[in-house]
Amino acid sequence: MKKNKPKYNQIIDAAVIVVAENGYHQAQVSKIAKQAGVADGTIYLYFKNKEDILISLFQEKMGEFIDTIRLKTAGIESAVEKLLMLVETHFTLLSENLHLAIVTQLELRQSNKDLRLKINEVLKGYLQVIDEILRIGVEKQEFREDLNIRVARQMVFGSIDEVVTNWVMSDHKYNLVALSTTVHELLVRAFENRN
Amino acid sequence: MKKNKPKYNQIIDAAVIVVAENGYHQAQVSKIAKQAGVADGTIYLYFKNKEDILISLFQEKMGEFIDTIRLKTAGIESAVEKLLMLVETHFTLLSENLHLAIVTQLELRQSNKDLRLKINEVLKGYLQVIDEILRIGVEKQEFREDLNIRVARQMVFGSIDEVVTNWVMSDHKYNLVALSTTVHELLVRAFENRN
Amino acid sequence: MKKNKPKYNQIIDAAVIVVAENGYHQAQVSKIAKQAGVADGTIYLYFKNKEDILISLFQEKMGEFIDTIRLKTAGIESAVEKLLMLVETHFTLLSENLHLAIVTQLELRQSNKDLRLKINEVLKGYLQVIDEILRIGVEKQEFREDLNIRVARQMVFGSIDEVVTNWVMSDHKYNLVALSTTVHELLVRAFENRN
Amino acid sequence: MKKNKPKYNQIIDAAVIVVAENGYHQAQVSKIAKQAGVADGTIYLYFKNKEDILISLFQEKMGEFIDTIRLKTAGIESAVEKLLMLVETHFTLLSENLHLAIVTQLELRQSNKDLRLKINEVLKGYLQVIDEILRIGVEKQEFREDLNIRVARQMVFGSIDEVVTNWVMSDHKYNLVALSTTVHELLVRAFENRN
DNA sequence: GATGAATGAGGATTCATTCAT
DNA sequence: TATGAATGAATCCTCATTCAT
Repeated sequence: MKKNKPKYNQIIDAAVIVVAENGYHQAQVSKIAKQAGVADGTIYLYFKNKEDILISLFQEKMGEFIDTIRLKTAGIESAVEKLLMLVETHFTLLSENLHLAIVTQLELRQSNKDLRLKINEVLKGYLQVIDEILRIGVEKQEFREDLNIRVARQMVFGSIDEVVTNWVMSDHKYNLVALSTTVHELLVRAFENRN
Repeated sequence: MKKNKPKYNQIIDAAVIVVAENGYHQAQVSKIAKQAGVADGTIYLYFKNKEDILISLFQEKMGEFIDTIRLKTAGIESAVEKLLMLVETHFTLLSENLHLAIVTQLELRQSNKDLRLKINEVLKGYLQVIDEILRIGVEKQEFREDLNIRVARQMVFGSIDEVVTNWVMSDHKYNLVALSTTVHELLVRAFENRN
Repeated sequence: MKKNKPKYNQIIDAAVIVVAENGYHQAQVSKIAKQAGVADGTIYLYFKNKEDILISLFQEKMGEFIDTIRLKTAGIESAVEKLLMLVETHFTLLSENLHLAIVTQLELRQSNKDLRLKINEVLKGYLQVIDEILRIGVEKQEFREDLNIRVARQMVFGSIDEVVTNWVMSDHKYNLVALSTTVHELLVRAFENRN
Repeated sequence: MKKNKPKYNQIIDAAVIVVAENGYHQAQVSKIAKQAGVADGTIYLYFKNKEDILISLFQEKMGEFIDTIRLKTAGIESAVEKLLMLVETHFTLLSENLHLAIVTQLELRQSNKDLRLKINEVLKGYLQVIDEILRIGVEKQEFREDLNIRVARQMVFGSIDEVVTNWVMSDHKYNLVALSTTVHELLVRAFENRN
């Protein structure tokens, strides 16, 4: 990803920090530029406008995020195990990057509808991974054959997201990763085949 | 609820409409005043500032919402049945009030962290209702005795919320209430006692 | 003209002074507001944007200008005498209002094409006055019957304008009004009937 | 004229095109550089700053313009004929170079006062040619002996300029050169000796 | 209580110019 | 000579809030 544009990533990384520490509405372009160690105008050599920084931020970071989860779950046979890996990886990646967690769970949700639509585009990739796991689970008869994939996917994403948001808002006082198995177990019970 | 202050409710109802139809960032105080049929300055006789309108809006509307759900679930014995009533009532109330659904699911989430913290205060009442149902379910041995109440509650709220948000964002093309049983069944399976 | 909007005229008069003294490109909205004794935001209660101030300025001032000339020339029979009155009044009005002269002759010409198009709309009223005088002169046989009205009008306006601009750019070192008869005589000689 | 500096003229010619096609305020240095086929920085090897490009443009192009007119009028005896040649040549040269006409009649007038003062310096050469013709006319008794040379010169220049500007602004829909004789005849009538 | 005219702080973006290569 | 990536100063406009009437 734009390997020969070090400033591009420099600015995105600065944006993550500035948005996380100051909040979406206090993340002025000049603050991001300062954090990135470049002039204000330099931002505009790499991004069309302020919104473009935030969209790119989400695309880059969430892109990596999804790639990692896709990779980690790919080698696993069982859908149940895939789902555990997904929850664990999701929680682990955000635990390891508090700034990113704050930005994705709290700050970017304050953005306007246009930005949120772009964000949803990116999230579709993640939802596809969930869908795929659910489909495989049904095929392999790990999950009930009449599982409503769309609702199930919303339950997976909604549950994970709510757990992470609660953790972020509680100032990450407890261990998020430790909740993986609990969340995973509840989801599996919800979906499993009981013949 | 300030019964003798008709303008108070007039302004809140105007705010719901204006925010739903224009979006959070295009909901200027002057627009709300116009919609309410009062002067800009009059707003400040009833509300401390703009944020106070939105907090009050959420408190009033979500208060009614929670009261209704509390009332509806109160007369029911079984936790499983209570949970179904909760999901159904939640979906029904929002289906019947699109403006409110848009405001709570999409627009108010664009507010800043402070407002969102206040919103969470209000939501606590709702989460308590869920917690109570879950506790009763465990007591009655409808749900497994080692159920992690906090995580289960986050799963209930996260799932319901995600389903509603998807419905709102899809321009309410399908019947939300019809999803109640599907969502309920998955949640019950996740929590149930399997002795 | 907007009699009950004293701030409207206050702001326009301030704009004339600020543009004349600082130049078009150094006439910031905040400077105009300060000169008018109002807050920056107040400007936008009376004008759509900065360009609107300048367009309105030109319309109001040039409108009065044209009205005065129309009025002064109306009572005169002879086209030759009308033309003298036009030149004299033009020179007199601008001599008496140096700020306005600077603004119309030098500063507003730096504006962008859109503003200049609007300015030309206003000027059409002036050109019509000239055309009318020329037509009457031809009818009354004071001017040659084959006079090319359009070219003649361009000569009248171009000559007057060039004389005024030279006077403004020379820092009004000499008496502009004193040139009226010279300019008038040359124009009349150019147009007159020599049967 | 820097003969051994091909890029110098390359940049000036590029500036004429860019200013004519984009307008004064949209004629960025980077656009001129691109049109000239050089890097932005290269501009500054040949010109002190952006203003210097425009001044040089005017000096070079208007210099040629004046030289041509001087040359064309030089061989003619009669002042009246010289004046016709001047008008005809002026109209012809601008008709043949629309870009230059747009730049000199419309775009460069949007420049700031400083640039316009420099432009006036260049124009002085042109005004001298006019003055010279008028002086000869008086000497030869073609023109009245009490002709106010300064005012007459302003009338010549103002009239020609106004006619050209009208032609440019009308999108050159009509034949400018065809107006030469009309303009010339009116000017001569204004100035001529009537003993 | 009710009005609405007035206030004024705050920030994204452009583009002429520089200078290390 | 030539390059072009980087710089950073400078300004219009919005809108929540006030307060004289």
